Amino acid sequence: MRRVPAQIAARLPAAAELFADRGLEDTKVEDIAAATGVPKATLYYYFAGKEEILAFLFQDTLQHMADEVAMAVQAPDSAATRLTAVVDAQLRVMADQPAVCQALVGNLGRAGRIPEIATAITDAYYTPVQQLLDEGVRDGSLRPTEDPTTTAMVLFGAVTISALSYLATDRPLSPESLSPSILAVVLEGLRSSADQAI
Amino acid sequence: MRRVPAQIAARLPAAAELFADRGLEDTKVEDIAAATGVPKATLYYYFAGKEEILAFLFQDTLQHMADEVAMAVQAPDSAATRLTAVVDAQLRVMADQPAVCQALVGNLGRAGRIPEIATAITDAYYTPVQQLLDEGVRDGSLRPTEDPTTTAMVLFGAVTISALSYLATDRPLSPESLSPSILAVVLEGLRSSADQAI
DNA sequence: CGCAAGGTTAGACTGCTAGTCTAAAACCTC
DNA sequence: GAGGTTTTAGACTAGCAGTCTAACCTTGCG
Repeated sequence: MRRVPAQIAARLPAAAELFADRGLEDTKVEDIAAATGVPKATLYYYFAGKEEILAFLFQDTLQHMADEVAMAVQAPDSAATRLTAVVDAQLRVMADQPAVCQALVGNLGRAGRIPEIATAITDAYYTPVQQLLDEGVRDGSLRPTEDPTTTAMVLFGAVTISALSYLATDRPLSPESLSPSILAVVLEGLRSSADQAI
Repeated sequence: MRRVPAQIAARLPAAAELFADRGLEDTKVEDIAAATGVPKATLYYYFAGKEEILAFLFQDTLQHMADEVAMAVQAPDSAATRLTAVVDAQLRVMADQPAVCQALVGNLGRAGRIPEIATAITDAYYTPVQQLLDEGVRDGSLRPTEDPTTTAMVLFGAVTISALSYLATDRPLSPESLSPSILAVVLEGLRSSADQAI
């Protein structure tokens, strides 16, 4: 994949719309050319095919997510507070780029075969969140977990799937209303304090 | 889609393997014929195309999940205990049918366009879990949540994504070891009791 | 200015595969 | 054994991904 010039990169989000609502399969390369205004020959000059266009869009969105998450993690608050900021950040990025996120999740299979994507998710999310979980144990704001890797995946999955179900059904995704519901579960847990623990 | 005879249905899981490790795209209908031993013409006699074969496999696995979840929900224990059983049930089904689950998640986009799948997930999971959450509030074992719909999605997402990341990386998925880590988060929450709440 | 290097594009072309169709066999069921 | 349905091989079509060519444009440099 050659370095993609900015004027072209700027037009690609139109392709994400197509991927999101018809799927990668039912989107012809000619359709992408028509929707973005970038001619087919030019697309092939820069990308090996549709999935590389998709991968390019993912990288971009994941970079946003990495930035937002990094900013949330570096704030001067308690780890618990920063964790809520991480959840908000993920929701904000998803609300911002609904088409790309839908396309991403709807084509995880394809994306999964592009190893950079897996790495990008790890770098953007898992690594910083695991570090945050550690710090939370140290500053006393978070409970220690036996397996921080799994905990990070649980968080990611909780946010991703709930946000996604809004996107998939074309309901508007409002981070402000969704975030408290998710955080209530992952921070306070579902078990009533009256119930005998573990 | 005609009623699929049992001898044919029994051979289809071989197709799930192909979908899971090459993706739907890179699996030719002839490959499916070769892998399952069901001739191409016969496949087309019963199914409109590959995605219908995928959909058929999903329905089957989701039916298992519905059964297992229903059983977990109907046990005579406290709602909190039954909720752990639901998580276990989902993990067990996923561990049992890794290829179908990988194919399902890797092709959610396609699947999403097949409305029966969305309905099947709702019936198999969301509806019973929401009911369970209600009962938990009544029997005092679970904390009330402001939005049970979101809570159900959080649970589903937490389990699905963590299980999936094992499947995707070809690590064996062992429900016994994963389940406690997930449950620790969703039942007890991440916030330390020392931290001032909400 | 003139020219080289590389970006950009139209359009023709190839190859592959999904999906259709036909028609023949095999299998039922009454 | 007649009349239906299922099963299958194999030929065929249509459409799309991806390649290639050759022209055209831009930019920068001597």
